[in-house]
Amino acid sequence: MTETTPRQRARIETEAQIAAIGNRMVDDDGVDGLSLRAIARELGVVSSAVYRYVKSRDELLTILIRDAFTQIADAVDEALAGHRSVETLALAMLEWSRGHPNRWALIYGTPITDYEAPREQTVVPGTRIMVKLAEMVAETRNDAEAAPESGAKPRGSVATSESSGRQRQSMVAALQPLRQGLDELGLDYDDHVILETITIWVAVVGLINGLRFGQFGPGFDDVEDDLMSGVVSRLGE
Amino acid sequence: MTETTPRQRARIETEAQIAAIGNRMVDDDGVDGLSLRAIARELGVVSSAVYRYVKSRDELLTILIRDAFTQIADAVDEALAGHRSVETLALAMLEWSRGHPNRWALIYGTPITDYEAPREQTVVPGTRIMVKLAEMVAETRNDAEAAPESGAKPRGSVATSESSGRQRQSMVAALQPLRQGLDELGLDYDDHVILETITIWVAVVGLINGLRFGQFGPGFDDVEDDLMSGVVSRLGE
DNA sequence: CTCAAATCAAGAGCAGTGCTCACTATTGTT
DNA sequence: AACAATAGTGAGCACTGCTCTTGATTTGAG
Repeated sequence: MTETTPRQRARIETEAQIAAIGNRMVDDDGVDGLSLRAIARELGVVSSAVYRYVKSRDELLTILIRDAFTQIADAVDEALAGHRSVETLALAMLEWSRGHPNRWALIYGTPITDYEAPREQTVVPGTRIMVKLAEMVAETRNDAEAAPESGAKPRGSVATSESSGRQRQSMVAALQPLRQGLDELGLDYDDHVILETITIWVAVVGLINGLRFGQFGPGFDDVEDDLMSGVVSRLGE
Repeated sequence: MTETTPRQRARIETEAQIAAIGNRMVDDDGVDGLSLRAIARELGVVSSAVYRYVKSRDELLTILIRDAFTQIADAVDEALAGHRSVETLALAMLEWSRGHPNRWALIYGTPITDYEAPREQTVVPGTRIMVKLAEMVAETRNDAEAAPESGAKPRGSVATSESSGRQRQSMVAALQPLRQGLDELGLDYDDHVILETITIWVAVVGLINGLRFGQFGPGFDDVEDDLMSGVVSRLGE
């Protein structure tokens, strides 16, 4: 057992405190409100002291971003444990965004200027939900193939309208980067599943962004969930 | 004819210069790079002097936001004049976002902390595209009703799956705020059109955000248009 | 137990930001 | 020519991230 000296304990304690205060500051005032000097003040310490624990503001940002990705993915997982459906996933994301609007913006809004999230630290937690969605979409598709119950199921309708052949061709290339990303996680889906996944994903994230960022104007506070359900069900036809 | 004195001319000239420099700064370094002091420097004037022309940084922001909304809406209109379709609209937005990523973020990304865009100055230019989209969706629907050519057209499929009745009910309430917004612009559409419009809208904006903000990882530079076409066509089934 | 090494905190300082205020130039009007 | 409106100046306040030197404290090895 690697024993921890009191100093080490104090260190990780302080680091945790800094992250906690930082999270609270983002929650309260957005990412612009995140100030190392203010954190120092709150810790009752001079400003330069916090640089002993975080190398820079950007490093703290990375921690907060990783935290946020993990939190929302956990929340979604928990919700899906109750009822596994795309709607549940979407509503769980929406719910989390409502509780932490500024944290939502931190991960799904405009990236911070001159800050590049180190992919090796953020990719895995940042893709958990989308991967889950792809899984579920793939399952649904398998179910449909195994038991095609209604003629209304849009099987061949993918290749409707003109230019279907060319479309199919170029689609493969267009989906290549995403397929590659899934590959690296050991997943392999066909084009239809990937396109379906990305469509649902951008719609869900787009709707939440619109609501959180006030792009649709006011008056949506009481109908957010219904709107999301409406959009998701429209997508599921 | 109200004649303009040289001084007035110089004034609006300087105002235009400030806006132009501001736009360039946002284009180059994002909204965080917008600095009144830097503008003053570029104008060869002391920093406090610019406050003669803009009351505050926020006021300049409002100007830039209004500009951006107008520009992208103009670009979309121009594209639609060539070929009127949802895909054209989506691709035009995507194209504009590619040319002005930071301006895109300014209007469709995370809102600026402690800044509230004065609605009376931004609502009209900010809703032009969405209104156009609603128009087009409504037209398509009318066409489908006037000439129902294929049985594949999803007429009754709106009320599929369980809970259709309740769904329909709550949908009306959920769409109420949007309907109200359209009402104020003298437009009146039924629930189906509104839901369809918002679904397409959030998907298109969501996809562009994902691409611009790098949320899907790298490797999409050459396939953006195809991806958008794929998503839009998937939505149009 | 002592003493050097590692760690931590302090405080001053640099360069940058938005914004205000008192003051001086310049310009336009009567 | 005198007066008022406008334009520009420069100092200053409060804030930010970050660095560097100096001093205090804890740690572990001899």
